[in-house]
Amino acid sequence: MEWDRENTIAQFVRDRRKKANLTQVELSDFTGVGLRFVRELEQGKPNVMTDKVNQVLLFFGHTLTPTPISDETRRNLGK
Amino acid sequence: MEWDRENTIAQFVRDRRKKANLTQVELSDFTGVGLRFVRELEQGKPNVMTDKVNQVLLFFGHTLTPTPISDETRRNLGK
DNA sequence: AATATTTACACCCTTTAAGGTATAATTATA
DNA sequence: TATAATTATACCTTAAAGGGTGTAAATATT
Repeated sequence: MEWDRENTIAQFVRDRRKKANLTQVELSDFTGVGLRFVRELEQGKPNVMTDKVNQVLLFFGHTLTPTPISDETRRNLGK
Repeated sequence: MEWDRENTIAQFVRDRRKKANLTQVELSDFTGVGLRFVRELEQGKPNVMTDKVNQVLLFFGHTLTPTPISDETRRNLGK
């Protein structure tokens, strides 16, 4: 599978991190995941482990949950 | 980390599979993920790979997306 | 434009997820 | 309650994710 910077999770993390005015290094420190992982996540690595993702999302008050595809599509359409 | 049968994803998959009247074996066949994985997923294995999870969720018209914790909590409160 | 900061890429190593299969336990059905 | 079907547990193997670090590219700052 290919990397997709525009995938929902990648976008979400990049966006939130920017809004929080953090560098990847800082996010790595705060969340406890490796710097490499933060980068791979933000660049849309297709296959990542849920607990690592959640470790990051939790920092932003979120978690991974099953969402209807229509919703996700809608979210992406909203750019 | 511990296994948690009550976690959102595990509950979701068990629930949907039951409603669709499928066995784990059938879900495994239809989605293409291993039978072992279906079981681990339904029993709340804490650390799974997103693309495998999505392979299953897609079958039910869903995907993993970052969701506000409040939402997820609310969902769980609703039992 | 020059310098500093941030992000991206490449290497190797260790850990572990996922799959297959075989067996045991649980649940449903006759 | 037997018997069949479904689900759970245990073993091993293979593939790849995640981490550390060093370097290059890109972005921001002065």
